[in-house]
Amino acid sequence: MPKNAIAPQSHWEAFASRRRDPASKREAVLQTAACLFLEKSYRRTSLDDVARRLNITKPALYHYFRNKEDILLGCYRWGTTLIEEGLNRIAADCGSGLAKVEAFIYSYANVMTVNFGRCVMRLDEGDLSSEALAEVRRYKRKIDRRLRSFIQEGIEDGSIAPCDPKLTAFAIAGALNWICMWYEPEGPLTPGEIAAQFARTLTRGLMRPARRAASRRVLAMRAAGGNNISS
Amino acid sequence: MPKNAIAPQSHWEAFASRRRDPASKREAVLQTAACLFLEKSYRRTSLDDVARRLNITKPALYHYFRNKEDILLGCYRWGTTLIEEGLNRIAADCGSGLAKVEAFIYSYANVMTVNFGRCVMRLDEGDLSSEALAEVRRYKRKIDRRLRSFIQEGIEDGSIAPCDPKLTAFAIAGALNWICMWYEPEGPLTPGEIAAQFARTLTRGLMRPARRAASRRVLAMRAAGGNNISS
Amino acid sequence: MPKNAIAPQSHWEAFASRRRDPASKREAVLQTAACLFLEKSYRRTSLDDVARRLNITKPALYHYFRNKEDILLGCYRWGTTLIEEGLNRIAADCGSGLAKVEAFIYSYANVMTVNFGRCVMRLDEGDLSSEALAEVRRYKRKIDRRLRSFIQEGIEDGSIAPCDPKLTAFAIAGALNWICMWYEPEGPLTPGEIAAQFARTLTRGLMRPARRAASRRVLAMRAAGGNNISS
Amino acid sequence: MPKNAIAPQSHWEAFASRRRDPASKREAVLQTAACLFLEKSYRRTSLDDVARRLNITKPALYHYFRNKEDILLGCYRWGTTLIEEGLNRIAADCGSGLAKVEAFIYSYANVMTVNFGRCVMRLDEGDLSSEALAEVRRYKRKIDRRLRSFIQEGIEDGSIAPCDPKLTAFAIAGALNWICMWYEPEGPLTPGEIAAQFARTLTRGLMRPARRAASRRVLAMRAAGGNNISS
DNA sequence: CATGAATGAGAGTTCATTCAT
DNA sequence: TATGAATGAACTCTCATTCAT
Repeated sequence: MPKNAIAPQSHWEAFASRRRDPASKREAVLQTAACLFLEKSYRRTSLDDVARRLNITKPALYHYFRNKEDILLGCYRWGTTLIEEGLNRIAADCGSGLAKVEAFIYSYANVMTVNFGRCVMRLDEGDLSSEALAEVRRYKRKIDRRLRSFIQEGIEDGSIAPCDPKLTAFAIAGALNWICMWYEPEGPLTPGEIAAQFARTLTRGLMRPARRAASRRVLAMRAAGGNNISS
Repeated sequence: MPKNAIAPQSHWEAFASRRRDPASKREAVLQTAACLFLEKSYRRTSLDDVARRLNITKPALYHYFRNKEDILLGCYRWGTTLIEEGLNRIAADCGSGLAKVEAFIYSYANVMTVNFGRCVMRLDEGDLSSEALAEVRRYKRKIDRRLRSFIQEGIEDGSIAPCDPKLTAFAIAGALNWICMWYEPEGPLTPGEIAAQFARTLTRGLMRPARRAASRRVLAMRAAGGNNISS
Repeated sequence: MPKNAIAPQSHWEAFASRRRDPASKREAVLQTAACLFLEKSYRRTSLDDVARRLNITKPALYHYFRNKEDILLGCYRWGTTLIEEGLNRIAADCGSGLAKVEAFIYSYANVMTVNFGRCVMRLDEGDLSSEALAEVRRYKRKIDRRLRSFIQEGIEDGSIAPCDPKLTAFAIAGALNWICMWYEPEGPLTPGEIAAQFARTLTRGLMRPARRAASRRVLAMRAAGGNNISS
Repeated sequence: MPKNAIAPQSHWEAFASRRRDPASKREAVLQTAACLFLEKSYRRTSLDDVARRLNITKPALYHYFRNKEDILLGCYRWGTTLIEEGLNRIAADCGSGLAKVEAFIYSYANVMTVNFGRCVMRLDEGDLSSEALAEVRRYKRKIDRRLRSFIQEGIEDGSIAPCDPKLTAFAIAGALNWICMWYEPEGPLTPGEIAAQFARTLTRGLMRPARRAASRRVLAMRAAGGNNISS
């Protein structure tokens, strides 16, 4: 998994030499495209923009991607992979339902500060072809179902106060997804701070009064261990 | 997080007769445009699309709006006005900080289910010219500041547990803004239900343990009074 | 049915005024396009070429046709209509099988000297979409079946010597179709001469020895009557 | 007049081993290109298509041919050579004018079922540069003149009924050339059958009444001898 | 020799905007 | 007032051809 180039750093070095790992060139294209898509939106980003920033010509892009949408889809896939990796770690981390929700929030919030992660939730799905759209929707639904199941689990094991899992999941996911709208790499808040604060704030509303103390431990653990999502 | 069908209501009746006040025609254009912008995004919506749905010709639109962006800006302004009306009601409704936050959530959630309200948070700001963008940003910042001030007020009057007002506001606003992404007019959840549930869920995380009972009263009050925002 | 502009005469007068019969503009586009398609082939003819010759700009073409292929299809349809009109006249002209074949040759040869008719047999079918291709193929098969049925009829009524209708039809159709490859409007041979000669030459090989005299009458009749196919 | 499937034989074996005479590689390229040109037309066939089918890379083609047109010209030349070989055999075969015409038809029809032969008459001359075009035209005119001279000879020696040699040649050549449009290698008709039938049908219209019997002998001779043109 | 990479030129198409009626 | 027609600019994508290794 790649570095998360959040700032519009240039990736054109990957194209400096002809003989160079094609995979790294593909990645350079995706990183650059993700930046531009977030800056100006997919539609306003022309392939010339992408090529110019990489110091190559437009048709060269067609060596690595079938068409513009293929680049977009590449960004989506990279982002959903990041999210999924987080989810898999959490599934293994067998704690209470509340602990899982908290871990989910922490992990997901982190991804929402990585360019590829931001693409998943911020770019307009309408720019995807129907097949690609189906694929992306499948991913998103999966994530949603996981969160709901964590909440359900928490209600059942008593770590979470009774509530409507669907709407609660919407609220949590909304708060998290919106991070990709306001987060700025150069801003004062680090991804870690955001993740930690969101984990605390959003879980507070879920706990049963008696269990509040328990969550503190989870947070402490998280802050100590290097649960860094941006591999 | 599914695609949301915008109410396919037709506004072309406003153009059926020649003698009709221009204001209602302007509104008809905006309503139709808002629908289309939400369905297909601003960029993918051509003026031909708008004109066709209104049963008029494209240049006719230029009688009511200077250009395409002017239509977009009209949608934004209508939406921000809706939000602001809610805010003004709340400012007058002098309760505790927590009560104001709760009222804010209720009001705002409702607006996020109205097309014009959804436009404000869902459409891509990048499609606005720099001046229009500045105007919209001013509005959004104002809303954000209000929410933060309500939270601050709650912390000071003791109705809200100590927290970082900025990040807390981000979390609440995010959960609310995201409504406009998943809400479907034809779906099972009514705006009122969503608003009430979100008000309850999101405020639970804010309260000081001892004060929980207080919030119940606010919700009851709200359910009784017809604080209906939808234009 | 239009004049058959064989020479590359200019049709731009149709676009001289904005307010002008759209149908005539459509026709002007088709006439011009047919000329260019025959001159340079469909692929080498750019829409700019067509527009330039009509003294309009490229996007203006999109007012009258959905896309480039639509223009091509328009040419095909016009041509097949010309052919079909001839066929219908012959069906009504109830003579012997041989007489029908002869009339077919005469009529068809004439069409092969008209631009739209030439398009049908000379342009590359591979440039059509699969649907359009199916439509054109349907037409061509129909023509082929008609010719074979005329031959069969002639064999049965004794006016044509026994032969394989399929291969004979191929030979006749081939000789006729090839006209569109070598015919030049400015050349020494007039469409009428070509048609008459081909009718005579190609039917000679079909007749039963005893019946030769009969065909002379048909030819005489044809030469006298104004069975002119070009509009 | 259906689409005709070109024998999908693969010629890439010629490139399987490095040690292979360049001539056979050149031929492999031409065979493959001819197939593709007939399938999809010259313009729609990219050099990538050719290279892919030969299991080599695109620039490798430039070792054997100067450019794309050079490949096209190679196909034309191969085809015209095939035709010419037939003509030379006939010139030596000193029979009556009618016999020569018949032999011409038989030989030419056969060539029209071979890919290279089909290329000559089916591909778009407009894709040739002016020099190459001149060369190809020279060949074609030569063929046409030969046919006309055979007819003239026949008229003079009394084996052919008086007619206009030019138009008669056009009719015969057209019927033959069109074979390359409808012939299918996998179809029910073999090249030999087609050639024989066309020779019979087309000469019937030329003969003087008294001489019909003579032609039978020519055909019988042809059927016996292996005058097979297909390389 | 052979190849992956890169390019320049050009095509079709869309669309906001403006003219002319 | 309102409209059909027209345009210019922009964008995606293709492909023959040539480098550089």
